[in-house]
Amino acid sequence: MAPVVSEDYKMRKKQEILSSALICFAKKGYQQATMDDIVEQSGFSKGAIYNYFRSKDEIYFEAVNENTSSLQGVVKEQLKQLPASIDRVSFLFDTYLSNNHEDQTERALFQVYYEFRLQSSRDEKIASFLKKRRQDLFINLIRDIVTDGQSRGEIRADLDADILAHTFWGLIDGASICVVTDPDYPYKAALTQMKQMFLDYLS
Amino acid sequence: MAPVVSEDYKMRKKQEILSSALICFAKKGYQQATMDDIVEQSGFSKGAIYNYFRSKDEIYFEAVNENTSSLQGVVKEQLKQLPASIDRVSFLFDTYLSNNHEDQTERALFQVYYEFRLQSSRDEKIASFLKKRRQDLFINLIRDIVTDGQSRGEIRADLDADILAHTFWGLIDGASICVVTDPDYPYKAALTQMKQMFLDYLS
Amino acid sequence: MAPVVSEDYKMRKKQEILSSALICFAKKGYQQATMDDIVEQSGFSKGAIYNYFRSKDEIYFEAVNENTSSLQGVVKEQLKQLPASIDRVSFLFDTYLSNNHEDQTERALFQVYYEFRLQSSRDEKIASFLKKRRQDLFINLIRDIVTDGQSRGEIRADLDADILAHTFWGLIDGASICVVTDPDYPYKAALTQMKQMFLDYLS
Amino acid sequence: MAPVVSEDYKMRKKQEILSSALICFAKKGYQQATMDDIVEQSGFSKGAIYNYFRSKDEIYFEAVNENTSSLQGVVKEQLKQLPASIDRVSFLFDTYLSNNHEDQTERALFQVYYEFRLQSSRDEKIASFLKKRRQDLFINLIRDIVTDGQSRGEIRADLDADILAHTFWGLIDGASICVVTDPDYPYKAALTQMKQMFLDYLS
DNA sequence: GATGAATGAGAGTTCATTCAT
DNA sequence: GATGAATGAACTCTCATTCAT
Repeated sequence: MAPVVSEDYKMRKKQEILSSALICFAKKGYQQATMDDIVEQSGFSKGAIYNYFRSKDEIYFEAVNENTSSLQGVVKEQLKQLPASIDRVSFLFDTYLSNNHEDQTERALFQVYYEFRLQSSRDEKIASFLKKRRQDLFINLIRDIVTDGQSRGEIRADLDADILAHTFWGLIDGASICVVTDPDYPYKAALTQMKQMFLDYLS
Repeated sequence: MAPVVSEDYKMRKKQEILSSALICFAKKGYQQATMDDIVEQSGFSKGAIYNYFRSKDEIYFEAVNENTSSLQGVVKEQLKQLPASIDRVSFLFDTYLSNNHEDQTERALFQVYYEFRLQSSRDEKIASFLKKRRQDLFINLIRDIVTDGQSRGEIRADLDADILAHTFWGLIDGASICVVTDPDYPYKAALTQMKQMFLDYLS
Repeated sequence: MAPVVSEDYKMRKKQEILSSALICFAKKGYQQATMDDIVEQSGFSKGAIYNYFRSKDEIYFEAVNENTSSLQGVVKEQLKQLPASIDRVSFLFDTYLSNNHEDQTERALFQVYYEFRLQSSRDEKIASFLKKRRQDLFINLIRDIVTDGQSRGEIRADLDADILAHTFWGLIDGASICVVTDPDYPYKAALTQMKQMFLDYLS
Repeated sequence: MAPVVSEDYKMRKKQEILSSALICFAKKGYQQATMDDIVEQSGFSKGAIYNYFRSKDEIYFEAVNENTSSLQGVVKEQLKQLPASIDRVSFLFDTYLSNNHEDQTERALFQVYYEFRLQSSRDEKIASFLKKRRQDLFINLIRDIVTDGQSRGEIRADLDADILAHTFWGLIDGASICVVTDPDYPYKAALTQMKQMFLDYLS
């Protein structure tokens, strides 16, 4: 029998649940947020939620990771417009500089994301998922830019592109974790200094 | 009448419980680690633990924070030996470079510490405690070194000492959170690059 | 969407739990009766009980007080049939005289009720609840009858209606507490004497 | 070997513990008062207390009942001075009328006593102890006065002395339980009315 | 004798998940 | 498909009692 509701309809419902769940996880943390919280926040019944997801765990996984890939696509598209490697790196810093951590929702997303990452040391599934994604989407992105820049003489040739990529994301993670854990952290000023250091260092 | 057991005895018991608890928190996270886990890990009875601590929460708080102040004392002592500001900053980087994140206990402490910090956005008590401590022990430390270096012409005068301090700890936090969430993170190489960048930037 | 079970269904479930709880409280006292006792007595699961009540305390409160108001309604209805004040007072005595303290359930209710009242000195919530209810339902009832009787010359005018009301309930409480704490107390005989004394005293 | 400390010394220590315990039981109730409370209140160590009493239960039993017998002696002595039965009954009422229920300690003693009595339905040991004591010290006291008064023509001969005794103590218990559970109960006024009724009824 | 640290069974409560309706 | 009442294992914390010192 053909499904009574379209796949698209189901997808939208899932999205609704996921974004409600994300709000709950942000507000209370994964453990403290209850299915009842998600029920209340989403307006769905408990049974309905369990029709879409097998467990709270699965909701967590999907809620935290639903946006990453699509965001990446947008950024990559914009990077293509920039010919110089330095400009590309600069653009990536600017992308993070434009994050508004005074916005509750945005802060919350970051917080949940870092909590999720800290889980990785206890959950092989999370660990391998994050590791693969980090390599594919984040490390390779910078490494390619750097390698490209080195081949064009824009960037010092004596630097290891891979290490530089890890350093770059270390800076981003550093500024992010600080602002998430301290609302008064001078995120923009500090990240701007990091950008300046990093760009100076490249050439 | 004299107490049956000495204060020192009680202190040692507390330490034992705290380090057992830290292992549990590292293994499972604060929420997932149960008092029964701590009972099993420590060899104490449940009641005994509650003789020393009022709640699991209190154990968490103390387990995470027990070493910070004393460690600080040691570091500050060593800093006094170094006259040049640049050398002092360099020394601080080296301190973190010497952390061995392949050691289970050391990784565990970092992991639990970052989880604790992420709690701060939901727990005003943790937030204000961490904020005060970060300012007193960490931010002021760097700011004073920088201000000193600026007055002696070692460090560029156009840099804001406070922002620099926040940037410095952003780098440390960045490298730390990365290595905690990914055992393959090239911690030493990346932090060495950060150190280089930072020192270049200062002068 | 309509609820899966009716409000009436839920009401009946609550009643079932409350009467099971009352049996437990009577058997062991509030503190000694455990939620597991109530689980066993009622046949409900622990979770189910907590779906209907927030705490053991709430169950206690409602179990002790569920019948009072409705009983009062019945009694007041019957009082209206009696024109003479003396007859009304007499009827109230008779109501208590007809209590069968050899019946387990009835004894249990009284016992739990007096324990509850004794809690009031330690629990402001219980105290104010009981005080208000005693005034509204019990004291005023007698005072109005007495005042009425005085205006019609049935009852001595020199007596303070309010004090008389407190005296009346003192007699009832006295006979009740005695029979609850001693199954051999000659409840009917003693209360009959009290009735006689009281009625003699009125006129 | 002769005891190192005198029996009298031990008695005094026991008294100290008992009166501290009574304060605790009054403040929190038997179940809620902990041995640690009694330790704190009495200044004795836990081990010391367990040297004098076998269990918390035993402390409760003795604390509640320690004063009754000696008080009875005093009252009986005074009754001997009064020749008329009516005067004797009147004196007993006056004894209770002179209780100051605004005094915390006195109220507390009554409260603990009534709580203890309510336990009797669950504890055969308490039940039989109270029953015997009530008969020996309280019921017989009144019955003898009444019988005496009847033989001398002071008191109506058609009244059952035993029932009258139970009625008398019902009045006392009624006024007492009311004032214990409601600090605003007009104890003196109500008990005075009860006295009047009772005395009128006797003759 | 005196002490109070240690014990551990047992308390009230929570909550992810299920499944009869 | 949708609902939310029901489940019960698992949680944190308590406290009367013991016993090594």
